Amino acid sequence: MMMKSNSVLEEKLRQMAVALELLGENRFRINALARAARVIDSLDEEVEMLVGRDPESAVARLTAIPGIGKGLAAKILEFVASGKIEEHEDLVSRIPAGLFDLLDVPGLGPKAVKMIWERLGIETIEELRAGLDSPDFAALPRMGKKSIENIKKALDFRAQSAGRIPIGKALPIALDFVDFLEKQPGAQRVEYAGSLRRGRETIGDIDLLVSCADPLAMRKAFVEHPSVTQVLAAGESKSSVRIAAGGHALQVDLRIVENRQFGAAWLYFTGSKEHNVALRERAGKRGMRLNEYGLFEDSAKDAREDTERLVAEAEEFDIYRALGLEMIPPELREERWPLEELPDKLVERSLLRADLHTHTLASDGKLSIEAMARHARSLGFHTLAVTDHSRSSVISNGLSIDRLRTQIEAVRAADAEIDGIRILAGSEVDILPDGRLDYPDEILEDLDIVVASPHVSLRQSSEDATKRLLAAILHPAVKILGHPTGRMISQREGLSPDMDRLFEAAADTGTALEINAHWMRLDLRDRHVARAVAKGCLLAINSDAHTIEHFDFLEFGVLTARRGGLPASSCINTWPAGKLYEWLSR
DNA sequence: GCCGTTTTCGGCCCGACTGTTTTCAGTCG
Repeated sequence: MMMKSNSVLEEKLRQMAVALELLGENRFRINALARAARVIDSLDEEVEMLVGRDPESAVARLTAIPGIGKGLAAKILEFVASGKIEEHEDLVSRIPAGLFDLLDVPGLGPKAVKMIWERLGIETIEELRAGLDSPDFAALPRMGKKSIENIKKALDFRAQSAGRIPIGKALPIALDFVDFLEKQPGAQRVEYAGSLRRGRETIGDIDLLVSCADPLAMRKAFVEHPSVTQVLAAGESKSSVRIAAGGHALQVDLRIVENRQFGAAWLYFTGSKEHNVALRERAGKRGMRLNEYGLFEDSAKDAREDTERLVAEAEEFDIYRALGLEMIPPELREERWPLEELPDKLVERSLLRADLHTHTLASDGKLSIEAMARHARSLGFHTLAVTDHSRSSVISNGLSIDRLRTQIEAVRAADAEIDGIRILAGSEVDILPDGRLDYPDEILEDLDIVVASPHVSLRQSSEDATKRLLAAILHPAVKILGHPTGRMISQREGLSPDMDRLFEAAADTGTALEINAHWMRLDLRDRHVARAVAKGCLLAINSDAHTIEHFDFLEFGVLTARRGGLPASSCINTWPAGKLYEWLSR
């Protein structure tokens, strides 16, 4: 069975939307297709499973998904049955493949791409670069010197930029900017927004929001920041720049607003786009209008100035309340979560009391058991599990059976020596490609905790991966399935097992599934978390720390967990010590 | 193509900025 059908389907729908855009088709049909693509992408169940479960009622289940109607349900069924969508094949055959790349160039939209394609026959990035200086190009309507210059710069930016960057790299850059802006004279409130605030695993650009006494000076300071390589826009309330930082080229947007409008602006600037649309539609139905300046009575003419008709603006909370909603955390402001029926009592970073997957000098960690434990204690944790690598992980200096026995003794000694935190003797045991574990059962029984993780053979088939991981979940010694798919963000896909079968088995055995908090992993990912929670699984949020700074990564794991709607009660790291030990010894 | 406490037809979120224009189209978020 093909387990990545959603991403394939999403791509096809997206291509259809783009193709129709280039062909100048109906705007709203294009939007509907683009929305459907996003909906499919954020679905937590593969469409094949969704359809296959009960083909009789498949259409009803598909049309129950917001944004999917009869027409798209039929296309999805066609896709599941044949792997293809006829209209997609037809559209793609009419559009040169390179045009999709051209549309990716910042500043080039469908109108411009269509024009240079039809008038000059330009179909690829290379042809665009070569054609930019020709007189024909400058003769196109609305194509002056400045526009051509901007396209050139956009092409250069595209060459340097790696696209979306991992959240772990974006956050420090954003925090540097926040710090910089806070230090400007007259600065009042500075926050980051966008997908960074929503905790997505990768970030396309950094969105910043400022209120201040002197907007002009603030804008000037921003566009003259040392890391800025190009100023894209510098208006009264909105500026955009490109920067080079930490080896990355990326875009940073700054919005300057009145302090009293901060909540409305932060809400708008945090998104997601789909969430904004949903809120604005809701406002409309209730006779109100929502924009980045506030929530207004619909009769307001100029929303920005019409303070008399203002309903709410100051804080996000006020706007949600005025719309008849609870405050929605940024992590849940995504298409996958409807405005009502949101999960409650989400896990929070401050509720974590234990880290159950860490490394020390014994394998590839940088610090001693004692140093790691003292730091964990300073974070308020009652428990730290030391889980160095097993013998097969040669590159990571995995422990032989003898070395593991020595390590267990060392953990016992450290635990006796250090008060205020319990140190568990554990191991991150490799799950071998055939599903066996990397140590014999006898020694596993001597450990307080076993985290079983896949590290090699990450390209095996879905069937083999499913068997492999199921075997680990069903093994009585295994308490946690570590980074279940082994994916590395934008580097390798990792395993693609039948997640539903894993979740059902894990719910049965009470084995916890890990959200590995390292920002290169975040595995399980958000949509898997939602599915696992729905199936009744326990989850763990672990740092996989190799040194004390890595405990900071727990925040990324928490963001991912919250995006998946994980309640604190299902996260074993929040449990009191007694409950956790009882679970470990069951 | 989707959708429905004004609905099964006629709408579809809202605003900022730029560049090339003489009043606005295109792009972006």
